[in-house]
Amino acid sequence: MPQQNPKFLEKKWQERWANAGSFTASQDKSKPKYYVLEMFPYPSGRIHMGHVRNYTLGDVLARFYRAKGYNVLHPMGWDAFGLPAENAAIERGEHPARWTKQNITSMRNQLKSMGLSYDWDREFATCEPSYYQHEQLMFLKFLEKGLAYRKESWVNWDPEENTVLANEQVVDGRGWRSGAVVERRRLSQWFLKITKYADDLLASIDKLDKWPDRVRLMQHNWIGKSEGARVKFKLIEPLGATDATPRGHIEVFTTRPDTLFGASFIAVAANHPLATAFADTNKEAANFIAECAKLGTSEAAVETAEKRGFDTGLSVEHPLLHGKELPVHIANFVLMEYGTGAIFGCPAHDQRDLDFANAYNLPVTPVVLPTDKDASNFTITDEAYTGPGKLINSGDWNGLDIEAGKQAAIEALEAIGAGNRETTFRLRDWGVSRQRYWGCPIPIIYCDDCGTVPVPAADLPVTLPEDVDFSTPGNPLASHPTWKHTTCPCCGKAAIREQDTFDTFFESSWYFLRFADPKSIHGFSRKEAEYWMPIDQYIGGVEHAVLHLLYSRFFTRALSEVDYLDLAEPFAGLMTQGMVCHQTFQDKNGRWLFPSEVRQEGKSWRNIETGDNVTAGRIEKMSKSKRNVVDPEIIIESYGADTARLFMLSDSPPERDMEWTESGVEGASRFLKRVHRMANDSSLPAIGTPQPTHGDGIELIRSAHKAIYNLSKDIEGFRFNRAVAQLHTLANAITDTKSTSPTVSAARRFAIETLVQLISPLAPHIAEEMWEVLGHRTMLCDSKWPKADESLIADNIVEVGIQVNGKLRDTISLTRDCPKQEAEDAALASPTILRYLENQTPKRVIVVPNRIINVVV
RNA sequence: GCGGGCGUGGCGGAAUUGGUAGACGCGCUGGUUUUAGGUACCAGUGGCGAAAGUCGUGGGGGUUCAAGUCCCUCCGCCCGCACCA
Repeated sequence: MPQQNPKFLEKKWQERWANAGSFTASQDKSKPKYYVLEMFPYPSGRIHMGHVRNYTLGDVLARFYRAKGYNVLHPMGWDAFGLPAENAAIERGEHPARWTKQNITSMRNQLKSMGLSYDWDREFATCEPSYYQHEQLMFLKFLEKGLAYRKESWVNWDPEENTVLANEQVVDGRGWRSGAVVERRRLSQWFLKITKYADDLLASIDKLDKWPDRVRLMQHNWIGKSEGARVKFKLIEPLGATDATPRGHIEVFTTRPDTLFGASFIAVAANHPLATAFADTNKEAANFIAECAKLGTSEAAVETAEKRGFDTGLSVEHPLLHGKELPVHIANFVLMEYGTGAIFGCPAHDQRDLDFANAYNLPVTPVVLPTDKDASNFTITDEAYTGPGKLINSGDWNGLDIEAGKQAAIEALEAIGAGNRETTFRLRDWGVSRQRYWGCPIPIIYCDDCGTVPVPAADLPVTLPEDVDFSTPGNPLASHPTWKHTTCPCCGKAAIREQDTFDTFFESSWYFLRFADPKSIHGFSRKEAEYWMPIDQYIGGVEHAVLHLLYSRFFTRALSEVDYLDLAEPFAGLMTQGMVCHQTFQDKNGRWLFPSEVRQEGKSWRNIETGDNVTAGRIEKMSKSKRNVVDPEIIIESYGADTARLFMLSDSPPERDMEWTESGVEGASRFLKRVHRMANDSSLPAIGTPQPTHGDGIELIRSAHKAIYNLSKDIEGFRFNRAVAQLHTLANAITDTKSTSPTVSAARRFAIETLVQLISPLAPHIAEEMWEVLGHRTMLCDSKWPKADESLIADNIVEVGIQVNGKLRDTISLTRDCPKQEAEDAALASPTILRYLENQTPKRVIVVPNRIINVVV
């Protein structure tokens, strides 16, 4: 038997597929379509195991549905704008465009070596003007519709990346990528009006039934809808008021207007305008505010416990209780970013308010009585009551439940003009301006006379200048000597270009539409987009659960509003894959070692070079910093892509983390070699030998049909690990069938051909090779998925367990679906069972057909 | 703190949704082939027990003829969100 070199064999089939255009999506729109998409990569230069897992998962589906007769769209491209290119330019003096292009070339080669069934004709990189010009036009259309606007606002400034971050990109007060502590700055920024769709984005989550629940929950929380009321509290002018004394109203947002009678104070955020104004004339307050700002977000965890405040001495009128005054405090637990930046404190029914009230000796009046408590002796001390109940101490509202109380409160406030119903969202508009070079230019011109002027559509694209200098810090577009100078499209006078570029999430918010029609001069045509969309199965990391997925959901809505298409949800199905993990290794100095640097000896590990003992640590997500990485290229080089793919799918279900192990790779490799030997069995009957319908090969035929049935179901349900198990089971059945009679041999050929077909979505190269070895002249990737004969799947004889009082005592063989009485009689005739019965008469016999018989005595 | 998930052999994981726990693989043990190692092949492999048996799905309790699966409770791990008014 020829020893096949996977490298040679895989290249051979990759070339044949490419030459035949096997994976080009068809123009035949009569077939049902299946659009499977993996999140496209940033072209960092090299693929990692996370990519291998991601793209293998997608490729199995693409190949499976293609064989099932679907018109499959399975494209790949490059999310090519972003910071690493600029960093490379700064560090190595290489131009971002050149660097990115080189990376794309090498990563494309790596991906091609995996044998992924992409329609490479649709490939594009988002840094090409032919791509980003369309998003410039989209932006202009958004602008016309009021979906994009510019405003001055506080922004999150990443001092390391010298740019603005969206709220979503700030994690624990630090930049999501740089890890630098984020500063607050006030800048003019472009925003996209994602909040316009907040309600729809939230409500539609319910319809995304093919999304993981946790992602749906994360988006739900992120949008953070709360319904309640805005309440106005009138400030009381104190004696001795000066011009600097704050006047007017404090507006408060509350989700619990029903507890208004329990209000005992007002608290405003440290950066609330009222607090700022007050601090102008009050040094103590200014100190307190400064202290609040210092605590900031970073140490929030430590500071959570303590509620602190500053009594301004000001007070407000209670809108419903005449004569009742509430003191106004500045408090460290009130956030300017949420609601109105001010609250009314109802200590009895909010733990934070209670902690604060207890610390500053403010009154605590319960206004909600739990149903099992008595109003006369119900008090609140350390624990706020937030459960259901009836209102008390609340005038006309007494006796109402909470919901009715809220309605009554809102009506009462509206009647006297002291408040109104209001819904707030945690979701903020999406700030898209970035002070970077390597991004899509924002097509805007600033003219002294005409103001902010959109670049006319005919002048698009606004392209990046190529001669840029990265030696001065800040945005190279701003420091470029000529690029920003232009003329105003309205008046023709000298004007200045917008120098910010878009957040790179802009590109990834519509790339899936471009794939539907990548050569379109309009970005994409409605016809193609509406045929292919929505994406049937989207696959990627859970780290994009909120940002990318939410922005994309917004984009399809916004694009629909400006008439690009008519679609709300871009991703019908979503799968979030788990991480690829590996054991970590450290030498005695604590230095991390690559797995390739260590060798196992018995139970211990040694450094291959030095022979020193190595500590094997936790199994963790592969990361460069801990060096617990395995380079896919080396795996593919030594074992082949089929082995890498098969192992990726073998053990862990896709959504769970998996551990990459040498022995696992070996196992996958061994299995493929074993199957390959089967196909090379020279004693197999000729191609075209009909599959036997009876006789001594029938069991093997049944095994093959069971495998077709089970594996197909497993792939449809993303249970790839079980699908691999089905392959093993069929291979074992083939091995266990020893007879060489003509019928068995014919059955063996059928079983092996079936096995080859079933392997093909998972390990496609070797499957093609075996298919050819078996005598086929057409490629396996063009053949139809085998169909299971369901009449052959169910066994005629079933093994049924017999229990006595719920404990298994014996098993017997029965004909499938035999009458219950027959099963019962057979069970009671079993000598083993009789022994357990000890001459007692069974009280009851429960027969679950084809499964179990339980004798109760 | 709130919300969600998970806990099954030495390991990764199965279990038709309440019906024979441990499919399949890794590892391990023994054997065959081989000068030997590796490969390949055969057999075995949840614990205890010579066996008959018996125990066993994080701990405890419950419902049921029957519980890995449902309910209560406790423990442990992981993830998300967080002074969200």
